[in-house]
Amino acid sequence: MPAIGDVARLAGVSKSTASRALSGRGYVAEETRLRVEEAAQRIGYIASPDAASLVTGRTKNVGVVIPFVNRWFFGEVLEGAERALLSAGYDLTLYNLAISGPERDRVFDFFLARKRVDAVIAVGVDLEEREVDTITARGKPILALGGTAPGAPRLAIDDRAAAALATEHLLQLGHTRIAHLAGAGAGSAARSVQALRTAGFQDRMTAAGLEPAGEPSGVIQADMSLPGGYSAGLQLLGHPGARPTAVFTASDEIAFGVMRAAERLGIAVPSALSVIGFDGHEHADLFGLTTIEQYPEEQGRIAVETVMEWLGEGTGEVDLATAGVPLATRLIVRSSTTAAPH
Amino acid sequence: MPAIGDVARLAGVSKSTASRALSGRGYVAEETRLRVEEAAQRIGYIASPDAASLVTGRTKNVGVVIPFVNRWFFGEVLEGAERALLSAGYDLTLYNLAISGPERDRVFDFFLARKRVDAVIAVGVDLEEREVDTITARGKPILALGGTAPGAPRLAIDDRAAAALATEHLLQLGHTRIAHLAGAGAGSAARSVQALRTAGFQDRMTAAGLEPAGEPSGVIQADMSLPGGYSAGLQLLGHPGARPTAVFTASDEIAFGVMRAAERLGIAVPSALSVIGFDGHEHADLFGLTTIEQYPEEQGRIAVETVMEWLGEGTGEVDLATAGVPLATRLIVRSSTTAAPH
DNA sequence: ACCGGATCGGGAACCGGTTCCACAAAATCC
DNA sequence: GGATTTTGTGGAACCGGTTCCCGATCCGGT
Repeated sequence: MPAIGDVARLAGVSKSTASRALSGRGYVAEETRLRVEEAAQRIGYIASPDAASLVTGRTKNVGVVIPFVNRWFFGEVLEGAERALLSAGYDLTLYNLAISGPERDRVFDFFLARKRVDAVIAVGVDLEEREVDTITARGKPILALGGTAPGAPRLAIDDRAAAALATEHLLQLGHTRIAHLAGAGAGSAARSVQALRTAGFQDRMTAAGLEPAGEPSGVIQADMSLPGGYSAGLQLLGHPGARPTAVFTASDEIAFGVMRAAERLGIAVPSALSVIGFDGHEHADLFGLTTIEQYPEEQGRIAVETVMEWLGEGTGEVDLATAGVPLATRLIVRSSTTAAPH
Repeated sequence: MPAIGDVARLAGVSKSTASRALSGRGYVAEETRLRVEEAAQRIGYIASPDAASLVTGRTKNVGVVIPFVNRWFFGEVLEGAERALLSAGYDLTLYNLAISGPERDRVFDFFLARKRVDAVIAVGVDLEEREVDTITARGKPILALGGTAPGAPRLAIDDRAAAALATEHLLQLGHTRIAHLAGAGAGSAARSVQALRTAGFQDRMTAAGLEPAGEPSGVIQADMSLPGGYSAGLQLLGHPGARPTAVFTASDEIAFGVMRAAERLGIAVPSALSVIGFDGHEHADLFGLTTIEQYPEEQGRIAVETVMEWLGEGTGEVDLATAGVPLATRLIVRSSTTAAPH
């Protein structure tokens, strides 16, 4: 493996000049630079990033912490972040984080605390203060995308307002018996995404003087997946009590599950049941699902750009995270919602 | 940031002893080891992996090259690999690789060629010889999981036999008009996964003296996704010509799309159309899809274990990649296939 | 009592870059 | 035309670990 010393020798210059020539920092005569570059090319020299980060303290590597890879939303974020990092010349180190447990501690105390990443992007996780501190104490910035991280900048859609909008859509169609399938899991945290969506739903229901409708309950926790929506949907729609005429689900995947459950129970969508989802899943169009769209791939890209800005690698755009501007969402009306039957 | 020298000073030993004590290599008196460890603990010392890899040449980092994150199969592989690497104390650096183009070259020539990874796992990609060489020339092992990599060890299911088994299942049910929705894309390579599955289908059809059935063609290329299967399904099933009574699809996602297309066209599954998929998608059970199961998460884990073995970190298990044993598959019969109508 | 090997610890070189500093030559200024 | 400033280059220190080599102890065996 050729080292920079070999390049220097071949080009007839010193190590320091070779370093300057290749990194572009400091004064180097154009002619010298070319000679060094040619020498590097000739012997197939590739700089060791380890050696460089050892002295500069920069690794050109960003850690991405994510609870699932195989949920549509998270996969999109990951792809968006990866693309953006790659084009900035950065590596992406993936940490697939369990909700909690010893592996989670290990990620924070061992993996992330080392000097291997310049920054951390935490996607859809609710971090504890201690966890945030572990990172920031080492001088590394951390950005929360979606989830919460006490004391760290956060980039997110306005979940509460978006959920309210979805609910409003159903209300305006004349529905009065409306159920909500909330996302289960870490949703215990009061400021979590799940809790905010449920709160937005409640806001509008209360404002309309309505109670969530459905048996055994008008608000049911469901796993954020298609099977999760299916089984919760069976409970809700299969109950012999008075059925809701509309459902607002915390994710499109849950919505697909509900639609499948409705189909199995012979309940027509939308004539007997309106369904509105949340996310803008790539299959929503195909299944005619009305939904609140968000743009996770773009969110991944924006998160990376924000972090690059912090690291001084930015293009000089606005810092959305500290500006506190919520990310984009849009109500997309399709064929799964219609006026309430009378 | 405390360095190992600080730990050594506090413990009253030399740098070298501190290093030995913390890494566990070489002779260190138990009492000394404890003193050093306690000192490290006290000042919150965390070793710099960069410094260590600089001298040892080991990075404890594996690169995973993957074409999609958001396809079920790949997401599962990624999760499996991540978990396995984490528990081995390794980092996973993700390279989301485009099919081809300048970014792809950049990944190989710049990102992977540097000394940042100890090994590369390429998932579901068909690598060119030049690309494999770039990696191996730097002394780094590369493992192909699924896809092909000329000259590199490969870990894969027997796609051809599995596809033949799926076809055989339909034949045994009495079907004679059978179509195949093949995976499109990189499938041009003769030994690619897509090509092998199609070949397995053809094998059995030929053996049974049958031609692939359907208009405009009995073998149609489809994007490996639900929308891809949907639109290919519409073409195949919507054609006024004689319809096939069974379809074998190259992936479960395509199969879901076909089922959706059949539903839209009023074609009952399985009474008017049997569908068999491929993969063992997590939703297959819910939709009653007969399929050839494979176990991508486990495959990711096995790939990691194989690589660990090569890196001398293994647990001493069998080296499946060089042994050439195909990975596990299983035919799971559900309600989407039934006897041919007569 | 003597010897050989196992055990323990320190000094120093080294991994492969970057950067500070010194110095010289060339360009710019008044 | 001398004083500055800018430009270009080399030497050497340094980042934070690991490891080689060497000397010192300690142990059991004879």
